[in-house]
Amino acid sequence: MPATPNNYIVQPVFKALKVLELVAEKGHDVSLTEVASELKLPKTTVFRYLQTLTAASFLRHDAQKDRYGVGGRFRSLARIDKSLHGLRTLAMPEMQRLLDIFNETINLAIVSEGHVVYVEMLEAKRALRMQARLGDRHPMHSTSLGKAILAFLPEEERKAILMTPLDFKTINTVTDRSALSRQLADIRRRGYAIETGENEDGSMCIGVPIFDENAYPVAALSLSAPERRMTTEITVEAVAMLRKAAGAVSAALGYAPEEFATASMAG
Amino acid sequence: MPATPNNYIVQPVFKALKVLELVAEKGHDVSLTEVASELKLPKTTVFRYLQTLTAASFLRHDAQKDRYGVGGRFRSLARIDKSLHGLRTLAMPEMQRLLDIFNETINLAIVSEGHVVYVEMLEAKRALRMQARLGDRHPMHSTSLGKAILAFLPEEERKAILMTPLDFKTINTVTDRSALSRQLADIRRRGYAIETGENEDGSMCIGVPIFDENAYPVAALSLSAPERRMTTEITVEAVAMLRKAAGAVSAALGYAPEEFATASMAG
DNA sequence: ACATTGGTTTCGCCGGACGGAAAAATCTGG
DNA sequence: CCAGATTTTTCCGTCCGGCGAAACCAATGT
Repeated sequence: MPATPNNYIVQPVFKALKVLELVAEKGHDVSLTEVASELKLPKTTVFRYLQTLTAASFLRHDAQKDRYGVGGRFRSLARIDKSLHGLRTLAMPEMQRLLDIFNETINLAIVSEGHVVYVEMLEAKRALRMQARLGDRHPMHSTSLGKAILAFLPEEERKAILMTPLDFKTINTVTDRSALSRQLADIRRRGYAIETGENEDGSMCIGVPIFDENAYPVAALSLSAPERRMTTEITVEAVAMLRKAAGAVSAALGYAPEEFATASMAG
Repeated sequence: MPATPNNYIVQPVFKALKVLELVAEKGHDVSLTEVASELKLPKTTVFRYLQTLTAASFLRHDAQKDRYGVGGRFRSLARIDKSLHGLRTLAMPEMQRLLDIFNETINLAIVSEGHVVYVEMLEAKRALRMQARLGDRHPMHSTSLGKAILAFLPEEERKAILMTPLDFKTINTVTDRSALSRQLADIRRRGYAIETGENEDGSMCIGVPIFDENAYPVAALSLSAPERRMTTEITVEAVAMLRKAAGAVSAALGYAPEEFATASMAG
């Protein structure tokens, strides 16, 4: 039956996914027998799958009516994926353009649990071993990416992150809270973050935030290059271009800078 | 080990879900070894899960770089769930209100593969065995729900559905294409659909469409009751209330009736 | 009270999932 | 362009845990 005669299919997994599909596709909560009969699988089996899927919160069990519906974990994963997917899709062309102009490494990162994680990265041909790899988690206070985001986080969250220990990455890393706070105020005013050798010696980084429709800094773009290549002139140019790119992405995400008192659609 | 000592967990499924979670949570595509080491599972096992998840299109395998990312099926399920979840959440209070007023069965349905499927249903206490059950699929041409949607579908899609055979449900079912077309034109003009005994003898139904932000009729609300209880007076009242309710849901979905030439955010 | 439907539990069997190891493919850097 | 390292894929014997029939239980309606 499988079009691709793949020998590495694990049946329990495959069948359980069918169950998940069915539940998600039906609009309403479904019962054990409903699933079993529709999928032509023994009740016992389906029962176990439903239990397992529920245990993993991919499904939710309505004890009241003894029905199963889509669960929180599934929704949360979907949400994560959607925002990331959208972000990447929007940012990629801008990043490509930046790469074309400067021929330096361009990074895209998001926040996750108080760290920045690199989500996309376009490397310059001539790149001399840039610091980060895709998926890496770096501290927020030692990267321009992180600082760009940190500066625009709501008071609450920023404070919370500043509470955590500020470790050294290099001798230049700013670990003094008040110094960092002052830097962040600067960044907020200017709209971009610059970091030189704080995360890695000899490397310099310019970071700018990307905002979503709630003016929340969901991500950041950065250009990173060896210090020696970054003349003042190039730096100024890069800042301008980065801000333009990030602005475009933000706009596409629905960010409206001058917005206030959002008359929302919430009942 | 499991906090909930559930004996009905099937390990392969559970572990495979962990794999899926991991892939979805990481922003970028991941490699086999990455997953294996992170989850502390043998590579062979993870390999099989990845294969299985990919076969079900929950993941996508980038043959180029030999990495795995979130797949189309997952995204499509997420999309379905999200719209349904949102729709239901918005519609439920309105439906409840309608039930309180009329004490007749209130239905919410969406389109799926040329049929209407009942997504939510509030039954009157005094209900005398209403026709449909949650999750049922009914033909579009024999229900007010279906007709309300059909009337506002884009030309293309409407034609397509009218092409399919129009079966009888009762002696009153309209199966003549041109007659149906005329009815639909009426519905379009008036903004609601009425059906009497076309889907089930002795039962009458009023249906109104719900639109999303693209002015697409994604769903419909209906009130259905025994014919004899629906006096002209009550009918008029019901139409008004239904339209109001559907209007509120549509608005919450972002439907802006007078919109044209949407100056979008697309770059 | 009985019948019917839907959910949970038991239990023994045996298939297929498992994972170590080896083979193949792919990626390094010299 | 070739050797070494790393990652992916294949193979295979073991055995465990998934399977499903059937029994059991709970709820509902006749």
